[in-house]
Amino acid sequence: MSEVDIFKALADPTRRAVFERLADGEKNATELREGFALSQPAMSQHLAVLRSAGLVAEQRSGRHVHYRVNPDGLAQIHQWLHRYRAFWPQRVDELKQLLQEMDQ
Amino acid sequence: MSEVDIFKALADPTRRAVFERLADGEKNATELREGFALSQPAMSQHLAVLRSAGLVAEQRSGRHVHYRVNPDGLAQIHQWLHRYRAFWPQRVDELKQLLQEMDQ
DNA sequence: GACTCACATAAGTCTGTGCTTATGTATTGA
DNA sequence: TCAATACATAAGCACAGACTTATGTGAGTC
Repeated sequence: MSEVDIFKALADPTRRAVFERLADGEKNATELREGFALSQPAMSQHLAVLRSAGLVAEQRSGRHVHYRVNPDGLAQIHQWLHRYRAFWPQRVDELKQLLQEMDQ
Repeated sequence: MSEVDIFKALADPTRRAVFERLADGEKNATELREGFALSQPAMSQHLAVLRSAGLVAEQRSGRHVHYRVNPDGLAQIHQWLHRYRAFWPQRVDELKQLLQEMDQ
């Protein structure tokens, strides 16, 4: 779950799409395949990459494995981005608005 | 300068290191090579990737080309991250502190 | 216990990419 | 104008990674 792994995991468009689908709600590997023209092993491999990058978490339930977004991964990216905060002052207003939304 | 390009550009550790050096201040391609065991063409290719991803900007000055961080790229990542803001409420306090810092 | 289902893992293929050396192209200075 | 400097581009190589089919594994079902 290093910085390397995270950006590499997100570099693949398919994995980003999978992650996006998980953001809509928890799903198992079979449900995730719906809409993707992808073999079962391919999806399994993508999920393994996302998991080892700390972007998704899994939870076994019988013979199903439920996957969900792991906030730790996003926090890692946020932390990386934070190092370069000096370069996006124009985003301050948007952040303020975001925080207001979250307070409500 | 799409989402794809940005994450792919940052997936390479060498390119992230180059970007980090540029965050310290504007540098030309030769200055950037210092400390890297990398050929001149390799650096040139990395810079081309970072540039086409919108992460760095260039400015020709005579026979030198000065590179600097392009905030647009960081803003792209920030925007992507913003889509998943629901998953990192625990970061709110840090953000608030950040904004206070930036106000001063 | 045999079968099916939901996954993971193995092994092989093919494409992408990061590196190299070699060469091209402006720009500067003698 | 000729050489040197600062970089980009070309071409080729080697490895990484995204995919496939085949197989393994563990949990439910009959």
